Amino acid sequence: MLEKTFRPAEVEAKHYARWEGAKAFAADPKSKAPPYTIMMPPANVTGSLHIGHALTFSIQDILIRYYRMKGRDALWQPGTDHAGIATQMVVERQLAEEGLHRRDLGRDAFLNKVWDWKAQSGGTIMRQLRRLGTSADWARERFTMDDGLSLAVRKVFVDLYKQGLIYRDKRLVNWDPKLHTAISDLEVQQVETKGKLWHFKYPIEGKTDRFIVVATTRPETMLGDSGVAVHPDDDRYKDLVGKHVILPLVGRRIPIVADDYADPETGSGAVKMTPAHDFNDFEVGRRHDLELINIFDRDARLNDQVPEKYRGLDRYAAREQVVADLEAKGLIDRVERHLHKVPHGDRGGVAIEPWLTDQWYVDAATLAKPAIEAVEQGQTRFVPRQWENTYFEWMRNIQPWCISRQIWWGHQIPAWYGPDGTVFVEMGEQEAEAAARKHYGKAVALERDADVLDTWFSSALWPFSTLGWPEETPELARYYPGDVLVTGFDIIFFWVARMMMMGIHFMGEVPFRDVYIHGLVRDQHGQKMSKSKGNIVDPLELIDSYGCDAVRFTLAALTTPAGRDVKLAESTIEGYRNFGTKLWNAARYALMNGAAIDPKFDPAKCRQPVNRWIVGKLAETARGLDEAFAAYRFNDVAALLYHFTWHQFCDWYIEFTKPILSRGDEAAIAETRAATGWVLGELLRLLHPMMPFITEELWEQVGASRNELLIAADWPSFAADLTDPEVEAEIDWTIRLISEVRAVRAEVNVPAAAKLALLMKGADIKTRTRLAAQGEIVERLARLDRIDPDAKDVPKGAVQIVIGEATAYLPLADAIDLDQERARLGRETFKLDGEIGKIDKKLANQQFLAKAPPEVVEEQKERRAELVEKRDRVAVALERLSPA
RNA sequence: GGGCGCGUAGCUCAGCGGGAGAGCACUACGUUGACAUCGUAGGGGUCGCUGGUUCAAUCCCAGCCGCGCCCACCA
Repeated sequence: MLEKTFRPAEVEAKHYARWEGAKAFAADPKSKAPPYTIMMPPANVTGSLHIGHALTFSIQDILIRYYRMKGRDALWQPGTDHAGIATQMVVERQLAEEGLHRRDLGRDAFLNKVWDWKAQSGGTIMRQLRRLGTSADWARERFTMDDGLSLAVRKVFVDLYKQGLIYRDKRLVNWDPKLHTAISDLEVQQVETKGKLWHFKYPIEGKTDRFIVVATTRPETMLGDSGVAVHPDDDRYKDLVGKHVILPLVGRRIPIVADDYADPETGSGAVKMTPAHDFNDFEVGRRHDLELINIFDRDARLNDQVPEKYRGLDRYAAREQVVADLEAKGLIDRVERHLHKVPHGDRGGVAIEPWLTDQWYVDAATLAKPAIEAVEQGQTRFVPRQWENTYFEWMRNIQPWCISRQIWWGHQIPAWYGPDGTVFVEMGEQEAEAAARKHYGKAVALERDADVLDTWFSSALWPFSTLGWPEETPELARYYPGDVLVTGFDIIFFWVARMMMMGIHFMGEVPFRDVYIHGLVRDQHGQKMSKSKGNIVDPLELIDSYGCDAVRFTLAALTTPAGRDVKLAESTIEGYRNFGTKLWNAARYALMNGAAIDPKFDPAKCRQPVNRWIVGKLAETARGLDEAFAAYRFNDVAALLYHFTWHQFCDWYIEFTKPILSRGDEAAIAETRAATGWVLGELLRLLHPMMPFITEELWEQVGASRNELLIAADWPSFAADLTDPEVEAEIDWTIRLISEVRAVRAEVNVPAAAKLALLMKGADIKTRTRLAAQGEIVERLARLDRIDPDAKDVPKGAVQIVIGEATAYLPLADAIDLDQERARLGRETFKLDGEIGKIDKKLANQQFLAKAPPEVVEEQKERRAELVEKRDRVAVALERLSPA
């Protein structure tokens, strides 16, 4: 006997251990079954499970369990990402607590520390993922800095370099003055900042009283100015083009140039040019051959290129000083308050500084071309489709990808420099030495590039590096390309686009067929979750409170086809927890009534109409689920399961079969027990991907097949069409009728059963005719008035009703407010009349009759008839309730 | 500035050319032996606004209003 409620906490760990023990998550490269592959986005090794993970991994687990049950050889490839900057920061923070800096340790010792940290704390998120029920193939877990993956990284780097697709270049980069590294454009966040706009007067050379006004939000950069730009058609400044200004405070003579970049409408129409510290100025400077004057060091303090007074000042201190000095000289025209966006590093949190350095770049534009075509041609498909636009937009405007980082934790760049600076890019030191020997004709000392690669460089290889590339492993042949990649839109650029580029380039084929993009999880008000707002929801706490299944089901149910963000309210989870309880109790009821899985049971051979009906509904639900899964419509999956379980199986089937089980003949009872057991068993299969724990527990309790775990069971497929249209029509119609009858109540003071009988007797002359035509079941229903209102065994407040072989009890309200009831029926009549009127108008419209498809016209006529019938019934009921 | 998306019941959201839907919340009644984590019923919507296409528009098209996100830029 089952407990009265399901206690998730008691069984989740047990079943997870059973699954793992049975190797139920393992893919089998030797299998003959068609593969189904999902590459798990490598989790940040520093991370811990947050609600966004819960969403993305729930979806992936639902998919992988579904396809596994469908008979596919399912591989869910898990792993973690070394998360270069993030991890290094974590370990550096620890060192700082001991009063140390990484430089105190030196590179090797520091890296050892990081590896120690990883060994100790790096597995947190993978452990937490198990609480979610994720059925990844843990034996295949990979880490982006594994030997194998590191080899793949080196090979990709070397190959791309030799193909001319990786190169070294001196350009402006986004420099993080706190982390002391370059970062890519994507790692820069624009932060809205209240600032000021200073208008400076730059004196024109040789014209004592003439100034040109330039505006800036960053006064300190003027120390690095090497020109002023005006628009070529700007009449105000035409005469000044080619002249020079004398840069205040510095005294440098810098040219005034004409360039389209200067917008006459903005500010004064003249712009100061700081080519070494502004991306736009850099381009203008390049066109006009302006001097590049680097005025910052790596901390964004002023260096020796500025007058002595300012040297060593922090950029913000320098700003104040420059403003004060210009003010003193009367060179400030005016100052405005100004709201603008300041670029910040997404990890360091300080304003980034455009800085001129040597870095490694990937020629992304070249790699992007085939990656664009692959999506255009549908080799990879985004779901929902609209994300393809985002992808195209970015890919078509892609900039060189800066891949070098000035940190220690990561894949060190396989480049070695000779004494004269010649670079040798090779797989290893020996190869580099050999290449150098060849180049110089003798052995020379080489120095390895100190930089490491952007973390996303190794992530980009994930779909094939995890499968053993560059070796030609059986896994690589079998599981590449993956079937679907599931991720949030926030990393389309960071990750999806780059996997596409690398996958196509190195494997000659897209890395995945579908990219399923889901939304972000927000709080119930639609606010982004954040520490500062204090609205973070911890998925593990939710699992503790409501059970894993409820959390998973909720997240899936909220995942709509439009890919909207998921607004998560705890009450919703509670509702789906209740759903689990409902299922639990249905199973409990079934067991109490002798339902069991009978291997000899053939659903196609049921004789009882209700049994035939539920079997058909189950098959219909299963078909719907297959469609929903194929389209990634998780909300539909959830709704279909919820509706079938609660509103068909529990509300009607169980109620209809109660009389059979208590009073039917032996054959009917046996069939009903078997049918109930069978439906329950199939239902558990259908629910399993969404709710793995409760279903596995019930599967065990129902004793279905003692040797088989539900996770390894087959997904139901119904060869024969189990839906009997006649039975379906009859029972569906009966349900509708009962619902209506329930709604149309009769007088007070009449015993409950009699009310229904009287109502049926009086109200449905037309209905009765129709009933007669509906066959046995409804015919019996039509004989309701023969049921003895005082029949024994009829529970209080209920009426007995006969459907097929079954007798059911229909609860009816005892006390009814007569006035209220009349008012309700009156409104109902009015509404029905209105609808009928609408259809009449339509049917009188010649153009409608001429142009609408005949079946639509027919439909409208039928609907009219139904409405009229209903209206008549309501009218009779109303009449009966009216005072004589 | 460019792009994407969203405005449907009090809330969260499906639907997307011919009957306005679900869950939650709300109200009333009930509680029978699977289930109070329950049951039955009910109230509640000019489907953002304005035009157009159509025999027919919540659905398609255009414009407007409001909201969100992404990219670029704001000297």
